[in-house]
Amino acid sequence: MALVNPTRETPVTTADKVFDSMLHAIVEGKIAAGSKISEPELAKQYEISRSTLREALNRLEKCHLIERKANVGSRVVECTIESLLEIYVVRESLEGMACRQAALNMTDDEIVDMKAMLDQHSKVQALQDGVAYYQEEGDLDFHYKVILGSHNKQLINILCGQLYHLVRMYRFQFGMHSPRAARAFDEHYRIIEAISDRDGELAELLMRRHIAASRKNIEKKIALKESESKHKRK
Amino acid sequence: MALVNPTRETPVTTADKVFDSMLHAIVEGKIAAGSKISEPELAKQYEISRSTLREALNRLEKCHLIERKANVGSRVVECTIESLLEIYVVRESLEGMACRQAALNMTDDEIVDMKAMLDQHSKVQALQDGVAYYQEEGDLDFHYKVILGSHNKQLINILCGQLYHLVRMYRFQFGMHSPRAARAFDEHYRIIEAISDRDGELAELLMRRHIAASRKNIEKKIALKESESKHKRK
DNA sequence: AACTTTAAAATTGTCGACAATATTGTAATT
DNA sequence: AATTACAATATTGTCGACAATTTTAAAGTT
Repeated sequence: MALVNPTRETPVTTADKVFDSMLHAIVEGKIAAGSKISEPELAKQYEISRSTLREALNRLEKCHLIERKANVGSRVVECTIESLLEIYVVRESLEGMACRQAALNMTDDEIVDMKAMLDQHSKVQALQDGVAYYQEEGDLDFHYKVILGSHNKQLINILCGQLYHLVRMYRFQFGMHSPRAARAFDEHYRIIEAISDRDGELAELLMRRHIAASRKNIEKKIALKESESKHKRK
Repeated sequence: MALVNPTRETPVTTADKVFDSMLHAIVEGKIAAGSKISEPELAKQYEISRSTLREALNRLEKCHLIERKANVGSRVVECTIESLLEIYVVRESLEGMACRQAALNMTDDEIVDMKAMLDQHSKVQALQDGVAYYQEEGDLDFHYKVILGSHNKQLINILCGQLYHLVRMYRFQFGMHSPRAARAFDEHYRIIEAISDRDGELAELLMRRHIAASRKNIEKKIALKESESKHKRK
């Protein structure tokens, strides 16, 4: 049961609930990427006032899921390849550091917990090989646990509170079910080992490579798609 | 003439202006760190409605300068040593990567511009040695230029749009006029050299060391202050 | 005197209406 | 026919008022 956002508490205010709802809708593309957001329209749709909607929009903006221009309005961000690669650069940097900090700061209990999670992932993977969805969720679980393990509030906030919503959005929109499940699993294992050894330097290095590999995998896919579409055009 | 925020355009709406005003007030401690923010009071003070104030508060929250709890209200963030060190960890990671990207992506013009800036800093430093203020502003200028040089919107946004407001706040509140002006200047020079050589790996390494040195310098100061206060208590 | 319970006050969340700005569509001009 | 000027429309920004919640104060109980 993968958590969507391990940092946020349960929503109390109606703006909270609308935010949650819109977050899902945007991530899953039900509100299309790049589309304009009409405040009157959405307010009617959710049966709330514009004030409350705007409050929700402000939180979506904090996650970089929408962009706002003064006196013009809000748009859902576009999912461009350039932006995706930019996000991966940031992830490589920040999660690398988070992993180093996790090696220094994680409690023994947290490490035990993370190992248990990996064991379960291996079982799921053995049972339902090829079912990418679970692997994807498992991948997020793993990364969340490492980030939280850094015990660095700034890191946690930027990664879990902001960047990972975008990551999930891209996964949905581009339908990126990683074909490198087995390899990713192995990489996760080694990272946990480094953390368990309290080897911060190695942990950071491995995490950076792990994410860089993922990025290169995407770049390859993009290149493939591009050559395909060129073929068609002929 | 140091820019406070090189990413934001001129404020158009009144909420923009109030945001700018409060940003300065919080950074400079005129609105005390850790203090509660009363919406009715501040709205009266700025002669605006609560809606407009709340819009401004939302932007301050985006910069992590205030924190909000549902049905309770907003507080200015506290300036704790732990949090400061956390920020430095994030900076080390992100600015290191920004520097690597700058080495790859900066235009030749941008590099020329950055070298010119450094030359000017050296003159200012030679003329008014010991005047820390200019050095501090120059330091920010340098870091901003590198970050912008990464040409990575995500990096720029997180660093210039969020983290650097906090950095400036800490500098004000703790009165951290770095006594390592000369050394910092030399480090800046070498970083620019690496960028100029398009050596991303070295550029990242040097920037990380530069920030780590700054962090260690702070840690040393803290330790000093602590031992002093212990002395007093005796 | 310390601790609950309850009522009053204050604060935040939400609403609908109006003002300021941007967008769209139409008519006039070249 | 294309372009500009202007009016009409729609959208966002701002306001003040009310509802929901929390905080404070007071009264009562042990």
